[in-house]
Amino acid sequence: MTSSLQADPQRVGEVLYRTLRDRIISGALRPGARLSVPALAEEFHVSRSPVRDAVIRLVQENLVVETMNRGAEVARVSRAELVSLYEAREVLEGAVARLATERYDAALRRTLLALLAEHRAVAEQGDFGRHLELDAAFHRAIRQAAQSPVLARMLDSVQSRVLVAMRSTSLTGGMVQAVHEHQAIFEAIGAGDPEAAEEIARAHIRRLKELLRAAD
Amino acid sequence: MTSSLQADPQRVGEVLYRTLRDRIISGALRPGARLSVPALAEEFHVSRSPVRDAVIRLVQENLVVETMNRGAEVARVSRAELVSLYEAREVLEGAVARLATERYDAALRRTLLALLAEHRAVAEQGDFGRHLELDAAFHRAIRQAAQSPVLARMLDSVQSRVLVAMRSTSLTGGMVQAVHEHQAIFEAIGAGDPEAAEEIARAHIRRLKELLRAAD
DNA sequence: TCGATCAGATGTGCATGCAGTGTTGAACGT
DNA sequence: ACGTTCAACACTGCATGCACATCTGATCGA
Repeated sequence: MTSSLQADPQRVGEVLYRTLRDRIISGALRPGARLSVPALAEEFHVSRSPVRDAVIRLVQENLVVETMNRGAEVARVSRAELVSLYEAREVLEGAVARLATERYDAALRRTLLALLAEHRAVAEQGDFGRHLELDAAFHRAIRQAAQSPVLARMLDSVQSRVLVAMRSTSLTGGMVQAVHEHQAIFEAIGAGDPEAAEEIARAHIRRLKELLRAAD
Repeated sequence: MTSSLQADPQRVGEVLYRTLRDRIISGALRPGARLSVPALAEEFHVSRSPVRDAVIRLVQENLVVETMNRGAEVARVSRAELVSLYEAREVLEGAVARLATERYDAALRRTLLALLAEHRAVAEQGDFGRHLELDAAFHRAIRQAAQSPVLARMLDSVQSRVLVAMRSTSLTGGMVQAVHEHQAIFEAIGAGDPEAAEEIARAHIRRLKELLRAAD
């Protein structure tokens, strides 16, 4: 789920960054929640310096916004921005699907088949939480196979903000259809057709974007 | 040239961030150059805190890499990563061209026509420096017209690292061809054909990517 | 001559001090 | 009851202190 390169979990600031990031993505810190540096420093029993570092990184990542002399709060992702995020996601997922096709191998085939099998069962069963996980896992497998750190990082950034926004949006339906579309993406990748893989992946995200546009 | 949202030029850390970023992009700070926090603090007559803030932001932006207890240095952008950046840029420029088509208006038309006219003259004249500026201005105009902060920010991030990498790459040719391709993009946008605009813009970047792949 | 050793210098990473600013709520007058 | 005033509080943003890690270059031994 995380990622964000630069390991070094030894540094306190790095650990705090990951922790706060997880709290935001998981919804423990909701949009609008204030991030008080002294309060967080006390909570984690560290000084304000590494906390400040972590907050700065979150701001740079657009997960947090700060105002002059007023501190930081978890970013509110508007409906308009969510659509904008999906416009980016559409082309990025298309790109990684295309690249994954060019790098397709047996390992990727096994991974995707396993994910699809479980996802199909889960979707028919109606387990929405697990559906979200498997959906994310499917796309993550493809973007890892694409072996493009640049695209992967961008998708990570998009996805993190999407998750924040999704928490204040319903959009429950379409589990079975999602599996069907994933299956189509897999088949295009397996068939070695990059153009088809890209277009089908894009259409998949485009459909979700239109659902968001329609939803209220 | 800059951008990167979050105005507030009042904060010292913000000013330093912009300054260092400009130095990296302009080539004043070359890849591998060490960023000593105490040294920079002395140079700018500020304390180490805002310098540290600026460096952290640059690291988060991948313009700078830091190693545990070893400090930060300007990132070296490899040839492989440059190609990867162009794979991202290809789909992102395609996306903004498509969006710009949907938001096309007289103002954009005037802007693009003016840029193309000057660019054509400059290309025939062989002024490479001005060519680079006009090339960037053309793409910037389109991505502003797209009105997608998400895509704009991603393209900014890509472009900044491309500029760093380009400094150690020749890739001089193709000014006239670039103008032709820009002209084609403009015509597709003006014709209100989003699909064509996207594909032509993508092909434009794809060609540059292939040039990079070929170059050595 | 050349490699190993080690002390001094430099710098990172976390802790902390502090002035200035924004916020809040209680006291006050109307 | 209700708006205004203002003082105490909380926090930001910059400055600075310091322990420890890393680097450098001079000294030493073989």
